[in-house]
Amino acid sequence: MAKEVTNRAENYSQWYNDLVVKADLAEQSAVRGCMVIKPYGYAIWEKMQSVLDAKFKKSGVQNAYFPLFIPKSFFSREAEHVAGFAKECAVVTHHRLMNDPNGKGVVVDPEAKLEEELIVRPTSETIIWSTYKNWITSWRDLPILCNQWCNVVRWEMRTRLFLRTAEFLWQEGHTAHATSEEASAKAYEMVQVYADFARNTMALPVVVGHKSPNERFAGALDTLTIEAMMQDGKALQAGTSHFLGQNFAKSFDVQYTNKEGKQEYVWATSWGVSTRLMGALIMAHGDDNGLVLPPALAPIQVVMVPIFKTAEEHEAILDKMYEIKKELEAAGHSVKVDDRDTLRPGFKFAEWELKGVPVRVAIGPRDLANGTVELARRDTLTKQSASVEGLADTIDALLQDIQQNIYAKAMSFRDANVRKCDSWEEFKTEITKGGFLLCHWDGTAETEQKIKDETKATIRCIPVDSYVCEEEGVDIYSGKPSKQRVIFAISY
RNA sequence: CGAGAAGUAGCGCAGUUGGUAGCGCACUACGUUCGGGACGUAGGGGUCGCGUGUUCGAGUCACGUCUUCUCGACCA
Repeated sequence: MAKEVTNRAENYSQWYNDLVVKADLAEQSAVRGCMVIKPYGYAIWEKMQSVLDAKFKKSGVQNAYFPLFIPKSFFSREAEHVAGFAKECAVVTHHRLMNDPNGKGVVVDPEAKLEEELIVRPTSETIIWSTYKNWITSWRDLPILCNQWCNVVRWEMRTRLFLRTAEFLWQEGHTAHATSEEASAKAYEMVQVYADFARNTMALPVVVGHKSPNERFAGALDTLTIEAMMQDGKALQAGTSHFLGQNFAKSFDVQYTNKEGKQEYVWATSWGVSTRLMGALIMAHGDDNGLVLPPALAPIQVVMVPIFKTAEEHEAILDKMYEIKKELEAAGHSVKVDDRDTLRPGFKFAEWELKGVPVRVAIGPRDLANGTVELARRDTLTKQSASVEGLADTIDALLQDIQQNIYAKAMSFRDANVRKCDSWEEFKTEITKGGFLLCHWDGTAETEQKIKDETKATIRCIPVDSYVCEEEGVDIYSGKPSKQRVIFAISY
């Protein structure tokens, strides 16, 4: 991969400035650390939502919606949870403004102070569990499988467009179960849903694994993650699924009567992915010419650019294009005919490449005469001539091929940047080169913390489905015995 | 909040020892072009982040202040 791309991925503002991200996908809002998602970018998010929603429904999950504001008292019930989020919350203290008695503008009305402050949700466990309490009395009420699509606010000290914005969009699933086994299985099932989505829809190779205790979600007994590798070799946590045990049930006193008539606390999971996935998409697949979108998520899968000199030619070519468009749309593809007569073809080519449109169809007078089109693919930037005859099938196959090729490309990049490391000295230099390092770890938080302090590297996960390496060894830092290798990396 | 850097046209930038506010892209009009980001001609667009000071005179100097970016601490 070109060095420039690496630098762009590393220095996000470069992407933001040079590429479609700033020009067309999003622009920074006046609010610190928030983002505006423009229509083209939002269309990608909507596509993600619809694919994920279908998968959730298959898992029996239904959508619901819970309030934005959480009373402070709710939030403080789960001790670990509050410790994890307290430092990054937006707090509502008043409910009214008034004209400034001393002059211009408005001020907060001191009379309108709230009895109890409201927290703008950084995540909804607390308000959802206080609600679930009223929904659950018997084993017959379980499981409860809800998901909500919403925004959350985390007052991060430092923000990064798409990857860590103060406000972001996400989905959060919250489930309640009768048994530990069932909840644990659900957490695993949902991380697999995410992995499947990342791999097959986003064309993003991810490693599924367990987080180390240090990296776990606040209040969880186990956190499962999908970890991706960006083009600069840094790791990105793309989604998580938590087994929460009975922590929240106990904090919010959610008990049910089991078949034997005994009271028991329910078992919980929560899981989420956010608009960070759009950052992953950009940083995993983009190149010097802009975005590269997998066909499964591209708002426009095929763009058609006419090449013409005269108005007559333009009209004739456009007629042909609309005809082809109809055919392609019938085959289920989203198609855009770029009929602007004020721009030259070369300009349009560059513009659609910037936006990551997977397939471009160009038709000029010569093609019109020959019954051919020029097909260009975004992932490889190659062009080929194709017959108008059977074009829908050709493009269908091409889109599938592009989807697979983007995935294969990202996969081979990742494989090329995963390596084993067995010496601490080597580790310290290797980790700065990026990529995943498979190393032995003694399983203690102390060692993990020391490695983080010295190198900034964290345990991304203890892998369960790729790079699994269960073998005897010694911890790379402490020298204590270890039974398996874990993935270390510098992360976003 | 600590350490650096930067704020000048929509975007990217130049502006020398203080002396009439500039360039490229974009924008508007007309013409020639059109198979990989066209060219010519003519235009429009500015409280130089904000404030105070020094000076005959400040984009430029001093002090203050705000904002943004990068790097830490925090985190999806």
